[in-house]
Amino acid sequence: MASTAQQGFVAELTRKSVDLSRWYTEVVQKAELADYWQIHGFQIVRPYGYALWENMQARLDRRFKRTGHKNAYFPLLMPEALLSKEAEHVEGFAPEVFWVTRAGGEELSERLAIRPTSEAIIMTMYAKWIDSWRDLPVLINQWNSVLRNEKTTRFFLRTAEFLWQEGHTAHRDEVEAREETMRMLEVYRAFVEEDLAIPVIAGRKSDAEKFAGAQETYTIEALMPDGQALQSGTSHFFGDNFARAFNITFQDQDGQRKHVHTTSWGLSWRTLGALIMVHGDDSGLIMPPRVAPTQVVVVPIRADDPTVKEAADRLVASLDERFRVEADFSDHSPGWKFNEWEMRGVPVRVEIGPRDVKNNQCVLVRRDNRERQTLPLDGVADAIQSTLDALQAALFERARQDRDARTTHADSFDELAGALKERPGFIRAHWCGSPTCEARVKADTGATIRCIPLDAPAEDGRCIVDGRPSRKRVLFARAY
RNA sequence: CGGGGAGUGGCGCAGCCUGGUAGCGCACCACGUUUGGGACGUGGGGGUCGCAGGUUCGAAUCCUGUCUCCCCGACCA
Repeated sequence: MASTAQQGFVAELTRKSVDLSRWYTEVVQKAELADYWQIHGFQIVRPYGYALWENMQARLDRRFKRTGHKNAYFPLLMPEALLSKEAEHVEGFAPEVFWVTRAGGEELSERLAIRPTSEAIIMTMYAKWIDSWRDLPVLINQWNSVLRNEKTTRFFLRTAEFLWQEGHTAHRDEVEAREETMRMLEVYRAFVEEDLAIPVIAGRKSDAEKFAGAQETYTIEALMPDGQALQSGTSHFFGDNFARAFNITFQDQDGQRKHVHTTSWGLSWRTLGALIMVHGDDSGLIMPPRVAPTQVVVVPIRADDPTVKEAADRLVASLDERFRVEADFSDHSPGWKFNEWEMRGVPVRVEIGPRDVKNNQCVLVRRDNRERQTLPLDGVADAIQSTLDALQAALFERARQDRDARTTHADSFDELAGALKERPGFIRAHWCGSPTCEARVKADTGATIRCIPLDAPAEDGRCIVDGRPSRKRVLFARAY
């Protein structure tokens, strides 16, 4: 019979299938990923959550190295004048900026902005660093945190301070800068799909949705299980907007003084929120093996039996080189440990008890489907590796199927509105390109154009709002 | 910013209407029995009820003010 403790757990961890929002908050807290600071909107990331972010960081950073980018670090504060240089940029960010107005007890003559993003700071330096075409391209990335005042916050998805990386590049001409914009979008797509196992749709943002100061913004959009979209990474082409505002010029081979063309691209720990929602189930998190803080947990049964303890120690030592492995010798009952580590999403559990020691075997359990195999201790590492690989692939496949099942087509405004009610998700529909039509959809349904997908086939149709001609479908959804 | 709700051990809550200085579940500590899907028994530790003021012999409880948080809406790269 279920004990009171069991009933308590089930009651506390409200089922994902019933209420994703509640489930999300509970699992983030119970799995010890994050807490909130007293000041609303500031998040504390606990060691387990931070390890996940570090693994994501390492994976993404490796991809940046392959594309020739180098990491650097720029200041947290900037004088107001800097932020104000690019008109659209400052206007777009104005409501979200935190300001420092006093220092050492005295009022500052010019207040300092805490970076909501670092374009203004980095472009100021690029103006000093760049003189010749030989100085280009400049390919720099920064891992940092930025601050934006947010009225409504949510663990990882929207916090006043958040960790991310922001890449900033400067190029000789438009063609090269455009190539860079698309290259980094593809890096994000590959990272999110291959390492995080989250399927995304890559595309261009409409003018209304693009980054403040950008000529074009590209995005990867993921779909959460509740049918809401989550922007998971953006790559911006600025043309020479920032170069003109910050006076970044170089002398080209032809002797002419020219403005550089710049890009920026960012991906935040928000994707960690996506990972939690997309992969988790009623028992808690499921971590994709490639970024899982702990890939394998060894749970000894009757660790007070010296032979079990010894066998578990040996097993952990043998796995330690190949995997991020943890052993749970805590005083809890086996059942408690099983549930605890499942909630934390550890992809593979290895049980070892008296029975196994006797037979020189162990029991391997896969997190997503709880499939268990009894295996000889020799060669268990290979079995673990193939289970991790299979799980990584299965997570992506399951997420892709779910995403596809929630993606519909709409050929009229009513169909779009109906689909948002009946089966929320991505909705592909025709749009004439006018901001008015876009605004109308947003006002009436809450859905926005998530992107104009790059891979959408040409297809003649009529705008679902005003009936004017359209040549391809765009992606609508409600968004986080 | 508009509407609604809530502040009581670490967490979740009851008590408030009908004032008499605090209780339950989980968690925590000790001992014992347990251990292959969130174990059980016994014994413990921990709060003065968001904050300020008022009424009263006496306030978690009544009154006034204030702060904070949550939900919905608005806003939001």
